[in-house]
Amino acid sequence: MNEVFQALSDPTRREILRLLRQRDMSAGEIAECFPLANSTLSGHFKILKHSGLIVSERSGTTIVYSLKVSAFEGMLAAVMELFEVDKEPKESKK
Amino acid sequence: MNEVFQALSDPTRREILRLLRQRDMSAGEIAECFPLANSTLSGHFKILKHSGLIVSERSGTTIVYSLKVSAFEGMLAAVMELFEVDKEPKESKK
DNA sequence: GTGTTATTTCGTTAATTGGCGAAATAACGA
DNA sequence: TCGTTATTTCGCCAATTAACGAAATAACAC
Repeated sequence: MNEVFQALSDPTRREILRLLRQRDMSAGEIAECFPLANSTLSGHFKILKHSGLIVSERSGTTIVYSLKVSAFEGMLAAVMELFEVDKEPKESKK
Repeated sequence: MNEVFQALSDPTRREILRLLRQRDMSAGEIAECFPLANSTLSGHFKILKHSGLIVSERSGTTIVYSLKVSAFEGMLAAVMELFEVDKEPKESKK
């Protein structure tokens, strides 16, 4: 889970996720959306993959990335656990 | 929102939030739960405060920290927006 | 095989981060 | 006022991070 929070801490990586939310995209397509070197984006893909938030599949000479929604569910659960969502009220206000 | 993701990216800070989920605590009480210098924890408090996830109130000579749940709601919404939660299905699987 | 395109890996660098101890600040009680 | 306690701020340092360009890899077409 640490890897997921880590992956989400960078704005560029969150934007990559936002792009993939709309449709699967190749590394090159994603790279065109940023003013960054391909190698830089590749590094971000690696981190996102390692966190489990995206998966890749080679299609000929291109590599297509896509969101892995199941990883998100775990993430959501962790965030909710972090706060008191789904717990009894705390009764501390005033 | 960037500050929130940034704040959540560190394990120590997430643990601080987890502690505060149970009850409000002073800086010293929180610090006792970690093998870190007080000054280090104070830095974490500062980041968490800046992100809006916690608030502080001085009580005599101690400073009491508490969770700010409303900030979490924004965070949750951002995470859900990041993924396709609450959107129509994507129709891409197989 | 050679060449082309798409992508990643490698090595470097500058900026950020998390840690520390020491000094500063704040509030209290004597 | 002078201590004492609680906490933060201030350098400082080591480790991590995000960026780059150049070189390496992979798949294809010829």
